[in-house]
Amino acid sequence: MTVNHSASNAPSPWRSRRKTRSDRELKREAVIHAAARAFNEHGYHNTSLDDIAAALEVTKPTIYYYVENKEQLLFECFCAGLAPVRAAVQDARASEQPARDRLRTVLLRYAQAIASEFGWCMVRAEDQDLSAQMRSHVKSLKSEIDQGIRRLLREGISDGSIGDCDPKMTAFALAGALNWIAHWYRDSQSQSPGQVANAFVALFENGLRPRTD
Amino acid sequence: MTVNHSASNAPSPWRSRRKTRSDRELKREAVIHAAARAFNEHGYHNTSLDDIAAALEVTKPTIYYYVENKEQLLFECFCAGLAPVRAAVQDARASEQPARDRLRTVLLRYAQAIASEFGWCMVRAEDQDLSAQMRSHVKSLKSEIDQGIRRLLREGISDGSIGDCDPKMTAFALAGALNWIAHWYRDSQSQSPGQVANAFVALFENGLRPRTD
DNA sequence: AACAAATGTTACCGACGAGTATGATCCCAG
DNA sequence: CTGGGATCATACTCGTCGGTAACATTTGTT
Repeated sequence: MTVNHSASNAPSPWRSRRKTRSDRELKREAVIHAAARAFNEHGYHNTSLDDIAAALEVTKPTIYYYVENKEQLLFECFCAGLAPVRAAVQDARASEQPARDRLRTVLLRYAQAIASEFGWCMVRAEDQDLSAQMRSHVKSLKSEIDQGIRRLLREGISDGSIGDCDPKMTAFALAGALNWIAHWYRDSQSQSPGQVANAFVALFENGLRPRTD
Repeated sequence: MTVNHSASNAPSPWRSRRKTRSDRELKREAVIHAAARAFNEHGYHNTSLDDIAAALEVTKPTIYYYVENKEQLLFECFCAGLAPVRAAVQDARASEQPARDRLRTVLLRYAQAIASEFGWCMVRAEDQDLSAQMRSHVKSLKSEIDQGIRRLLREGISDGSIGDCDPKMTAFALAGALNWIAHWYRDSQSQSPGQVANAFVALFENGLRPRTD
């Protein structure tokens, strides 16, 4: 499958030929970003490195100049998408609010990340497509997020801001609903990521059964 | 990637050589099932037809005797997994219970289907891996489920069994959480699909915020 | 017995795509 | 002006995999 992305936005830094000190780093990030867009649109296996190169108006060996191989490309996209979520989980621990409020902001930032261009890669960096060490790395990062959410749930049950529930299953449900956003959300949509996240959080907090309060 | 599934359970009907009338249909289903298992384990693109054939102790052309191509194999797995969900949605319309109860049974059966061996295929039959006509077919089936859930939500809001919410977003959240089960559930798990589904339904119905009733 | 349909196998093709060897070009230091 | 490092293109290798052609074998039928 050969795709022409050259008409897309976000022009590649290759056309401007001036030499900055961080030039290489900028280009490397551009490669990651282009890969994320391509993966997002056609899937990992349906995207060839030639496609990514073409999107950057460059040839394949150039990609290999900035990145070791295709697998690492996926891994970098994964990390780029996950970083803000990790930050959100970290921030939630250094806050004095009730746990339910902290959880809410985590979920909001989570949803924002999923709706980004790296969202697809975060959600779909399948175990089967990664080597053993990268797989374990990805797993540990995902587990970190999961454990963070579970902790917030437990703390919420303790401080009374969250009703009794199974933290493990609940964390799975929350993360699943949010992850799935990557499957249907396109930024051409009417709803902004924030609106989507708010609707989700409202559902999770209130539940379907009508409330009297 | 070459995999040996021959040690797995569910022996193939090829070893017993007696001729039934529905023999061909049985074998065809065995092919579908073997494909589902393989896709579930290694992913669609990481599964070769030789792998599936080996799992059935058969050679590749035999697969083509029962199925047109790899794409159709994925499609059949998708349909096999989705059928019970469609049935659940249909049944929900011919019931007199309050909508929230009907929705609950739909979600339970949905979760059961996702936890089945076809769950992966249902959830991960990516648009990008299918031809145009199969893609539209899959989309219409998925949309049927989605619309069914939205309808139940609207009916629930009407009959008062469900609180006010955005049916579209809520349906996405519910389906997303359930679909995601396919990513982490393995039947070696301690929890049965029913238990998982019950935990999810409890969360969705009650919400995180503590209830007084 | 003999033919025909059903069922599988062996052996192959062709395409695609990841990754690389080699060399061209450009920029900067000395 | 001159070597050397940085950057990128041309042109290739090579394995994998979907799909197929041709042939073998079994089975039911006349």
